[in-house]
Amino acid sequence: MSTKVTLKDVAREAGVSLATASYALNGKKEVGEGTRVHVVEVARKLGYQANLAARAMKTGRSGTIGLVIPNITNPLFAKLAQSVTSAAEDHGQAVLLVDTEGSKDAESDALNHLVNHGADGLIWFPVNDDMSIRPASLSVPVAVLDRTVPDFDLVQAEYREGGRLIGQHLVKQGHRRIGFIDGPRDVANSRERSDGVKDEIRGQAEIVWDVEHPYVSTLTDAARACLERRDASAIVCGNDLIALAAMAAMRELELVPGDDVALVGFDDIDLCRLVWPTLTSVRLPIAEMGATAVERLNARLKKPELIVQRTILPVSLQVRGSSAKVSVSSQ
Amino acid sequence: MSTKVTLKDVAREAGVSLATASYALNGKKEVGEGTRVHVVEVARKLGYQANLAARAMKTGRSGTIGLVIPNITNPLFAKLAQSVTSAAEDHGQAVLLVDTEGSKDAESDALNHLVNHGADGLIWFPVNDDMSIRPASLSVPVAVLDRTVPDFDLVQAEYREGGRLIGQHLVKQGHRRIGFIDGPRDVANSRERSDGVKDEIRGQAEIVWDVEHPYVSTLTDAARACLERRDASAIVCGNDLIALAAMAAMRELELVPGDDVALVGFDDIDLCRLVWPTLTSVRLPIAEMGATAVERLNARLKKPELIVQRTILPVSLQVRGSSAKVSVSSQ
DNA sequence: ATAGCGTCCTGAATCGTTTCAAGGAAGCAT
DNA sequence: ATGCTTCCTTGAAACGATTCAGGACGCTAT
Repeated sequence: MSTKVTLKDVAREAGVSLATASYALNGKKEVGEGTRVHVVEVARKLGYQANLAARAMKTGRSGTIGLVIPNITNPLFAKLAQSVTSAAEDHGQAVLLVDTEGSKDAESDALNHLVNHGADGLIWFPVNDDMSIRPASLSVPVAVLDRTVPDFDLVQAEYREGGRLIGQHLVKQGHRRIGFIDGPRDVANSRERSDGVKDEIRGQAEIVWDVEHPYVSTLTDAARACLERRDASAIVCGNDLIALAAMAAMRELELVPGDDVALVGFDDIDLCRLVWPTLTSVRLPIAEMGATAVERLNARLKKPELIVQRTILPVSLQVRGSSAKVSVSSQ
Repeated sequence: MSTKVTLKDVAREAGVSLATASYALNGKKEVGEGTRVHVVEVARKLGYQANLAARAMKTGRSGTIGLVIPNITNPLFAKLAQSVTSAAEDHGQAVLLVDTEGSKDAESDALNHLVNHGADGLIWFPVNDDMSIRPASLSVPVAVLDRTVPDFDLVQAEYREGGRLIGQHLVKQGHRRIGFIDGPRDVANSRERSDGVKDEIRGQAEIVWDVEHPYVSTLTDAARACLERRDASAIVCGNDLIALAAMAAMRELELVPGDDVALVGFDDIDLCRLVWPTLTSVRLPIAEMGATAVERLNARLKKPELIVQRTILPVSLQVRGSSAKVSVSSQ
């Protein structure tokens, strides 16, 4: 394989024309069964590998899709990337990964860059709701995860419902004073999570404080200050990473999560089962979301005129140690 | 941008030939300064984007590198992926990600597939030491992380030294009975980690048990059984994921990690600072490893005849709560 | 025999770049 | 004026595939 063998070599060796060789290898048109197997055999013997670049140029398809996510370091996105790459592989596609590291500029660059780099389609988990970059000009299909963008297929989860499940659970456990460490307010799904909880507890429990927090695992001072008030019997966090950070901070304050204060997260990353106490969370069907996005994209690649679809997948509450004890601080 | 503008359009619009347009945009050759700015201006106005597929076909370079890792879900690899994508971006390259999910077959497929897909080079973190797949036939440069593969550039960390640091630390803390939950023995760096510790404690502490464990975060029964013996004052784990799993298991056995038994991990993933007690670990310069691999690859891309290099990066011990108390069970 | 029809194959154009070899227009010294 | 550089520009040939529009051939039906 030191010197690359081209289709021309195969054709010559097989004693057929370039066209026939191409047809034979792609199983197109009616090429005689005999010649077909012969060409295929020769190709195999010569170790022929089609040059994807040439094919891409002619067909306009590169067999590559782009995946744009805010932060591969977040286990949720890591799992998403895993499911996307694995689903793409089933379609014979490769995945171009871009981690925008939370930057909106990087995101808009990435989208364009990927298209330019030949991606046939994009799977995009936007950083936030700021859609001023409006990639309307993108000439390829895009499946958006999580946030509604006009004209693009959407795959998301029932965030609000997840919030409701949390609210229900906490009320049932007897909690009456609840603190919120919400995710970023400029992210729709983050608002929905929080609103879901608040909807559900309305009139049954009090919101003792409510602070905004980025989706990272080092607690901000504002959030830490809230913890120090020690006036909530349960704390609802915007996602698991925040919950984990809160747990760590509570330990420093000599509060025992799960005993002194209940704590719930969101996303249900694997870590929830590894920490102590184990963390109650809302399971997001993240693997299905990734797989669905790939399917959607490929469906549209095949039939571009398909109408835009929104797929909303179900969530479920995973009750664990961090919120299992009935609160005694109330009633 | 609905209809794509090609170089020909730019040339026509600018009133120059195709060749001149190409030279002007690529800053090659001496093309008149006046024409250059004019062409560039026209290109910008028309929104011209070079067609990468065509360029790739002509130049044999796609501006894409492949990254092959065993499991993107492991925070260590997530961070690696992040540093690789970010370094690649600095070189104007995009990254094709393949997660082999621990499968050796998937790995060998991936390597070939990526080359075939036009990757200019590969960054490869092998699943284990089984090099029977010997991708010698790969026609592109490869930078291997972590494991020695003949003919390929290597980037790794001082695993053995990391092990020694752990051994030193534990002995100094007064531990005399140490248990080992090693990583897979078919992985060289895993053996080195463990051997480093054992070298260091020889004659100063006893190895009370030693069990092999995969790099995952659910503890095997064999490892759990060792924990139940309760005869070690310190436990050395093959990586942080294993250590976290051990922590969880200890909780179930009502052992308090850090108090009853010291615990140390390896890799120093961010989680080490989030759990309670915080986990002592050996910091791997994973981001540097990723960046170095990208540099190495690009250096070789530029000068293919470069001799094969091995870069070994330093590690450091991060002492935290899980091993901070002096052991009382000894002396 | 001839026309008509399949079946199987092929020549040649094409995709959008890069790059070589050569052309033309100055400028300068003779 | 002529010849010689130098500088800039250009036509055209690749790169390696796909695919259209026939061509050759062997049949059957008339």
